[in-house]
Amino acid sequence: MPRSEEAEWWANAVYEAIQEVPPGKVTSYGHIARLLGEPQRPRQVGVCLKVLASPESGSHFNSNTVPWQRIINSKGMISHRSGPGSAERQAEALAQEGVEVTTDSMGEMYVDFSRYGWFPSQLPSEGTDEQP
DNA sequence: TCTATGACCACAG
DNA sequence: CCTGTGGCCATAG
Repeated sequence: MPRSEEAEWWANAVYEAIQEVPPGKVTSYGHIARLLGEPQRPRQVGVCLKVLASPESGSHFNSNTVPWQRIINSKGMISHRSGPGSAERQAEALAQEGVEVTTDSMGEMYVDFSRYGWFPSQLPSEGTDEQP
């Protein structure tokens, strides 16, 4: 069984799981991995989002049909990545659907899990991460 | 093939 | 409350 088929199965599962996150709520990479029965692979969830197709690509799963902005890290923080400003775009997308994003003195952006977290049938094991 | 890297996470000190 | 460590595994070069 080729690795590429495995990878495709995984990516599809990730995108479908993310589509279950309701508007105005957020969850973590690790929680998506746990929902799929692969608690050891939160990193691969991030990879799937990184390679998420653009809307023009015509793919069934793209950045319009998958609410990528609702996935943040286990500390409630919007993770930064290579592209400058990408974290800011995520914060803006969240604010647009009513999620309050706070910025600390270091410029890191946080979401309050106790108000906006979505963790069905389990807690994020940290549960209450608040901003100072 | 092998190495390096990374939208992560839990656990030790 | 820090920083470090080990684990994970698809991608890129």
